Amino acid sequence: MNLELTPVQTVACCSPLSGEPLSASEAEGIAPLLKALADPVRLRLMSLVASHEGGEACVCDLNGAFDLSQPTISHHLKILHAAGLLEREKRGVWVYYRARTDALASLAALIGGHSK
Amino acid sequence: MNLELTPVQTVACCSPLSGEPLSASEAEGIAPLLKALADPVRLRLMSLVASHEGGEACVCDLNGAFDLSQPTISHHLKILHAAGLLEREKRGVWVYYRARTDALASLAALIGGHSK
DNA sequence: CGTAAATATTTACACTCATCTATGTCTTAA
DNA sequence: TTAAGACATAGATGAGTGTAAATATTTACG
Repeated sequence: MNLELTPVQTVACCSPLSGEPLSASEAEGIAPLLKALADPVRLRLMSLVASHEGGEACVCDLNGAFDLSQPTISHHLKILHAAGLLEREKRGVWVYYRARTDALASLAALIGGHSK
Repeated sequence: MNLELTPVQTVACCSPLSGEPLSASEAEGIAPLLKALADPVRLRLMSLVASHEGGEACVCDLNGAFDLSQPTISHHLKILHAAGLLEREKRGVWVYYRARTDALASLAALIGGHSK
């Protein structure tokens, strides 16, 4: 049994910023999610994946969109995956990433939500 | 005449992540906003200010909530203010901060919004 | 098997950042 | 004018981060 919270559970834990003050541990759970998003390359990666047809994109689709080395893109994808913002599925030689829209929605509710 | 975009305008520029792919310059405009939020202390500061009675809080209210030095809190408040997430107003000896709920709402719409 | 292609890992490095201590500025009051 | 309190700035330091080069891993296909 796993006592760790998934990132989605972590961010779904709390009332919005404008509601109750966040506890220290809640904030420490949520900050890594925002940190993962808080990079121009990773923002574009999320956007490219989320808006790609079929809701998914393989790394080969993503590498070309940046003026960065392939390992660097791979590194950013790993961070987004570790944060729970991207799902990873290997099909043959290719790896497909899919956006966790539920995690994004929870995060959005936390940031912009109104207390009832 | 000022050609710089305010942070709120910056984040209000774009369709949500799941809509059109973000351009490089859009992503570079938005990432600093997320970066400002992507710290446990700053998340709690935003939450404390936003949920404080009257929608504002003075630094004296905030310092006590953390086990950090006063200059460190001041530093974080400066970052949030520079990002456009907090308004600053000096009244007498005290400085009051107020959350830019419009900026938070725009950010939330960008992250979690659906492309109609 | 051997080769090529797609993606990940490792290592190294420059750079940024969170924090502290010390000090400065500004405001109010005595 | 002096003193005290609230908040900001400056400088220093140790930890973290984005990037590239080199290398490894995995899969498909002759």
